Amino acid sequence: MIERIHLRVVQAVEQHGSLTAAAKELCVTQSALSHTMRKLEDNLGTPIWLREGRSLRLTQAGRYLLNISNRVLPLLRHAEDKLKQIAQGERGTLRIGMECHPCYQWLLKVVSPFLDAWPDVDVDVKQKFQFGGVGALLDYEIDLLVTPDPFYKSGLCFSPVFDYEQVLVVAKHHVLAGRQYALAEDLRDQVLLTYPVATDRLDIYTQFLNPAAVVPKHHKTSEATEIMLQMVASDRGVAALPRWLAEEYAKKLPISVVRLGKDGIAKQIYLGTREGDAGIEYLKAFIDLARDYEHPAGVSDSQ
Amino acid sequence: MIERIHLRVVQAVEQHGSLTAAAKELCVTQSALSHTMRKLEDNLGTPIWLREGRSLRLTQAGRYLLNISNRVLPLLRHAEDKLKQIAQGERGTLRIGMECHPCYQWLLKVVSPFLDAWPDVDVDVKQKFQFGGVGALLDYEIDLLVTPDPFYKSGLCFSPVFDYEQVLVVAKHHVLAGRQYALAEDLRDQVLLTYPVATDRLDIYTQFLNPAAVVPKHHKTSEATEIMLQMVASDRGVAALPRWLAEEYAKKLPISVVRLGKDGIAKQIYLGTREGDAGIEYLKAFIDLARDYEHPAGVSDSQ
DNA sequence: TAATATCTATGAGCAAAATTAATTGATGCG
DNA sequence: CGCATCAATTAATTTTGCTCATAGATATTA
Repeated sequence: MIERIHLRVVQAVEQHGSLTAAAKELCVTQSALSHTMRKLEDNLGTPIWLREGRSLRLTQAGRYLLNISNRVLPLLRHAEDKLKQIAQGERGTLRIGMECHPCYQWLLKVVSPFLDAWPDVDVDVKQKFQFGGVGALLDYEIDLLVTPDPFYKSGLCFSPVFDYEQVLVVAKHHVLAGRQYALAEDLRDQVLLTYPVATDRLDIYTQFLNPAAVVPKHHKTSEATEIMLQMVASDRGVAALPRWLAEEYAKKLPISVVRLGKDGIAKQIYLGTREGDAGIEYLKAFIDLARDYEHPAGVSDSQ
Repeated sequence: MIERIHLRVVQAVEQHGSLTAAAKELCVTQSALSHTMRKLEDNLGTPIWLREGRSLRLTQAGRYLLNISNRVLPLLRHAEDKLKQIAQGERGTLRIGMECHPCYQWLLKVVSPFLDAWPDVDVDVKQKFQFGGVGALLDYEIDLLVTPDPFYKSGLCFSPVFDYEQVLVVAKHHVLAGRQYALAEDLRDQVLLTYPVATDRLDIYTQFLNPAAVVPKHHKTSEATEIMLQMVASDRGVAALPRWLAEEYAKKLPISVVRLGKDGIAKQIYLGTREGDAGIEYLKAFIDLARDYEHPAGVSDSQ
């Protein structure tokens, strides 16, 4: 009923003083505007202007409509700009899903240069998914998944960004501290600290404890890496973390790093995307940035 | 370019889950919406939805457009409601102009029941006019003029709302206090207090001092009635005010009232409107309320 | 697995709506 | 008074938007 053209006419008449001038502005004839506005006035049941001689003066209704015009039109114009930017891949929101708790620190270091390079792209990070990270990707909840477990499925595309070794972190003077490597049996009388996720998503279980049918004395969880490592430092438990992360914290806390098993546990971090999004420039750019990123400890290829 | 229909479709599809359902909601065929939205997508250069099988899933652009829809559509719907209320005279803004300083107190007492009776009508009061009250009326700066000086002119319409007597107010023990009436000469050695307006708009000059060619000793001005009367009470000057107003204040301040001249100065207050506004219900209602209002002192017809 | 139902996209034709051109009447202005 | 300019109006024309019919795709059901 009130259409965009009506708002534009009210605004243009106010700006240029007459219907004729407004018509020129809007690239139509004066007649067209006269007809159009007449129809709106009939529809509303009130004139927008008082016709005084050959000039128009806004009525109360007209003044109100002018207010609406001034509020709505900029919104629409701005929306069009933004949508066209989105169309050209210059603007958007990159929604990143994380399935790798300790990677958060790494992510922050990649996001920072990305935001500088793509000022019109926003970044959202989510960590909870009802149907797992892959589900979130397929459901368009997220656009990029950071995960150690690539799940090859048609429509999705995973690419590795860095390798690392998962290691055991213990207190500096812990009995395992000096060892060349730890065995599953060594954890039988230990308290194990992990992030609060299902055990089948924890490598320490799937690749280390379960194969040897070992269960640690206790299993406690912590959301925050910092807290977890302070617990480790005060010898209240041991934790399994990426080597680069553990070594980072080892500078500040009295902790030691021990290989898990004779050969260690090798891991990779992958970035997953939808194949359909292959054309999105800023997504490609993010993956490139992530792949190029050198770890501060230079551990990314050290294992 | 982005038209109202596009916003409505995006919203309806989100609400009802499919184009077909949205089409039913909007009372058109599915085909119409498909065509319409396709055109917008071509225009923007980006799809609004991803077509997955037979269902639609919003793209980033689509989500953005949905946001805009949720912001803009309620604005427009509300505007239509309001405009139709304005059309039916149920809603509006009554802009009142005052050319009679002391009437302000009276006005407040009329406005109060008016606002109760017309909850959807706002009231604005203005006191300064570049081209006088009549000019403001003709220029649509105001819709109603409160004035003691009706200025009959085609297109305008004045109706009296009450009569009153303009009297001299003096301190209780002033030399004129006991007099039956004052003469112009009595003011020759007095300080005269008035509102800060031109002398040709002050009755005390036009109807009293000027005919007798008398000029008071001093002429001081004050915006506020209360202040002016406190000055009078402390015998720093005399003032000319409506009798009803003076008697109101006489209850609280040590002041006396003296007739101006043998026959007194009779005044009326008029309400002026544009003839073209004769159909506005709430305007008529205001004038009726004003005319019916009885002065607290019952002075309106006492002179 | 075949049949059915349901969804979107598409093309052609048509009706309605918007626009224009031309004109009228009114009103400032020199 | 004559000229220029403005909004409204009428009729003609163009454009748009809508519907119908149908195809293609994909879930659902037997």
